[in-house]
Amino acid sequence: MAATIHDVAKLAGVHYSTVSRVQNGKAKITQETKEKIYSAMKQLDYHPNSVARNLANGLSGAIGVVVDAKDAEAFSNVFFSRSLFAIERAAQLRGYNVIIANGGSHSGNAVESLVLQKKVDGLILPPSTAKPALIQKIGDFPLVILGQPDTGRLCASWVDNNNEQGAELAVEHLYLKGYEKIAYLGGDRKLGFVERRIKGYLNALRKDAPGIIVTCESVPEQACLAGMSMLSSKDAPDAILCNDNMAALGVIQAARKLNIPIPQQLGIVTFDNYPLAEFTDPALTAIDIDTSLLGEQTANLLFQRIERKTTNQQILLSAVLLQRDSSDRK
Amino acid sequence: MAATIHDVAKLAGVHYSTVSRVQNGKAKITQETKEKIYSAMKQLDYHPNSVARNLANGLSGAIGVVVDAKDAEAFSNVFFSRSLFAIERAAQLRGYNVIIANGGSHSGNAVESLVLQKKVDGLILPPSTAKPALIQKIGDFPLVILGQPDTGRLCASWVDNNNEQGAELAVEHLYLKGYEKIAYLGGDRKLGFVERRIKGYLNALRKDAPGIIVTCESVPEQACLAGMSMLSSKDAPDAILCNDNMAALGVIQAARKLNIPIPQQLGIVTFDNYPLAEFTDPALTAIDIDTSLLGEQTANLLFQRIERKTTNQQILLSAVLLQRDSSDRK
DNA sequence: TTGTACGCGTTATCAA
DNA sequence: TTGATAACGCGTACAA
Repeated sequence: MAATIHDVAKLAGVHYSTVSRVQNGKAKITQETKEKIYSAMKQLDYHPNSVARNLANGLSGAIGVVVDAKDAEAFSNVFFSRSLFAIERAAQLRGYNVIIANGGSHSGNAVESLVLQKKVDGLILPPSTAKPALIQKIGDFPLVILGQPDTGRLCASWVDNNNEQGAELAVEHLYLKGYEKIAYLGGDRKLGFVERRIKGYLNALRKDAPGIIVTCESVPEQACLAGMSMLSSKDAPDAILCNDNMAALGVIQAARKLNIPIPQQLGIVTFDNYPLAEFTDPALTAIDIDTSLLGEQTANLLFQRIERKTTNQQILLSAVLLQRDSSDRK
Repeated sequence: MAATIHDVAKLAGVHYSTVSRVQNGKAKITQETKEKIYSAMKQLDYHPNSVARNLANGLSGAIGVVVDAKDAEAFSNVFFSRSLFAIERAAQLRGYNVIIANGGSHSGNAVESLVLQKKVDGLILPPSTAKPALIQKIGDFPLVILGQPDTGRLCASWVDNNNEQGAELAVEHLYLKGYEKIAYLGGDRKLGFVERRIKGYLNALRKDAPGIIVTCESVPEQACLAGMSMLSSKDAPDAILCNDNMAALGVIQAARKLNIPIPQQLGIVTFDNYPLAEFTDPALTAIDIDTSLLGEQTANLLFQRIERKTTNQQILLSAVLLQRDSSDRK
C-alpha cells in the first residue's frame, strides 16, 4: 500500500494537516519542520493521492477533449492528432490531465456524463459536437470550441485558423507568380470553413476577374472529373486553388491526362498540408496552419476560463503559405 | 450546486445509504423504495460524483495511454490515432476514461506520477517508453505494451501485428504475380520490427534466391537513391518489398527516373497503409494491419489485467495484403 | 430490507 | 507556526 499523508506525518513527528500545508506551499512553515517533512516524504516515496485531493477541493484536475467519430477517419486524424498533442502539452504544464472522449453517436451521453459526473473541469469540443442544445444543457461550464462554429457565433469561446485570410494569401501568391485566371475547386459549401475560404478567394480576386467555383466530393476521382471539365472548357483557368489535398490530387491527375504541365501552364495551391502534400509530383504549394499553436491556444483559453472565469473569446490564427513546385512558375 | 446522494435520499424519504445501494445494483431493495429513489434522482437530475466514488473504492476509473513524443510527428500519427480511437471506444464500453500522456522528455515523471498519484488504474505504453527501469519501478501495475518490445520479451503483456507473417505474405504475393527476384528496401535494422520484417522476407524467399537487403533513412530522397543504385546494378531485382510508404515513394521516383515501368518490369509492395498509399501513381499494394483491432485488443487485455489480475499475455495480429496497381502485373 | 457509522486521503477553517 | 476537526460524496460492513 502506498504511503499516505498520515504516514508522512507520523514519520516526521508532526500533524498531518501540517504536511498538507507543506504540500500546498502557501502557508508559512518553519524551515526545520519543512525539512523533516520533506525527508519523510522522500523516505516513504510519498505521492499525494490526486483522487482524494480532487474530492477535497471539488475539482477533477482534468479537461476533456471530445472527438467527432467522423474525424477519426482518414486525413482528419492528422489535423486532430497534432492539435491533441499540443493540448496535452499545455495541459501537462498546468498540471491538468487530458481525457479524450468520443463524441460519436452517443455523443450527448458521453460528453454530458463527463461534465455531470465531474470528471472534467473543462471541455474542448469540435464544432460538429458543439450543438446549441448541448451547450445550453451544460450551462456556463468552461468550454472552448476547436474551430469556428458554423451556426452563428454562438455564446462560446473558439479558436480557429483564418480561412478567409488563407485563401487571400493563396490568390495573391498566384497572381504574384503570374497566373491570371484563378479558380476554386472542391469542398462542400454547406460547411462553414469552405464558405469562408471561398469568401477570401473572392475578396482577393482582381476586380475584373470572374470567380470560377466548382465544388465536389472530397476524393481524388471526383476532383479529377471536375478538374478535367474545368480545364478543357473554353475559358479554362491557369491556376486552381484547391479546398483540400484530395482535390489537389485530383487536379494533378486531370492535368496529367490533359497533358497540361504543372506549374508552367497550371498553378496549384491547396489548403491543408498533410504529409501527403509534399510528396506528390509536383510537390504541392500549401496553405498551412500551425496546428500545434492552435491546440496550445485552445487549451490556454480553456484554462483561463476554468481558473479565472474570463469572458468568452474568439481567436483566429493566420495561415502561412508553403511554397512548393506546383505553383513555382519561373 | 449539483444534487448529491443526500439530496436524493431526503427527497425520497430514505437514508442515503439506501440510495447508494440502488446505484450499485447489487443489494435487494423493495420495488417501492426503488421507484421512489429513481423518481427522486430524475427529479433532481442526479449524477453520482465520480471523484468521490473513486476515492471510496480506491480506483480512478481511468486508463492512461502514453504517447512517445517522437510519434507525434508525421506519419506515425495515423497509426497512433486509429489505435487510440479504438482504445477509447473499448474503454467507454467498460466505463473507463482514457487519459493521454506524453511520454516525451519528461516521460518518467509524467507516466510515473500518473500511476503514483493514482490517476489511472492501468497503462498502455509504446515500446519506446516501456523501458525495464520504468516497468520495474511501477511494479506489477497493470500494463500493456502497444507493440512488441525490442529488448527481449520483458515481463509484460503486449499486442502487436505480425510483421514476420506480413513480410511472408508480401513475398508470396510477388512470387504469385510472377516476380522472381525480390529485394527488401528501407528501415533501420536496429529497430525490432524491421528486423522481424526482414526475417519474414528471408523466410519466404525461394531456397536458391539470394536476399537483397538495403536499409536507408525513411525519407523518399534516400530511398530513391538506394533504389536507383539497386535497380541499375547488374542483378537488379524485379520486385521490391518496401519497409514503409516513404521508401515506396522513393522507389517509385527511382523507377520513373530509370524509365522502368511499374508494375510491368518492377513490382512494389509496401508495409503500412497510410492514406498516402492509395493515392500514389501507381497506387501501392500494401501490407495493412487492423489498427482498430489492435487498439481494441490492447485495451481489452489491459482491462483483463485490471479486473481479474490475469497473467501476462502476448498477442500477434495477422496482417493482410491490399492489392493495388503497383504489383498487379497481368 | 433498511439504517448506522466509519473510512477513503485531502483540503480548509478554526483555535491554540 | 502548528494542531485539531470538520467537510468533500460515496461505499460498505455491521447492526437493527
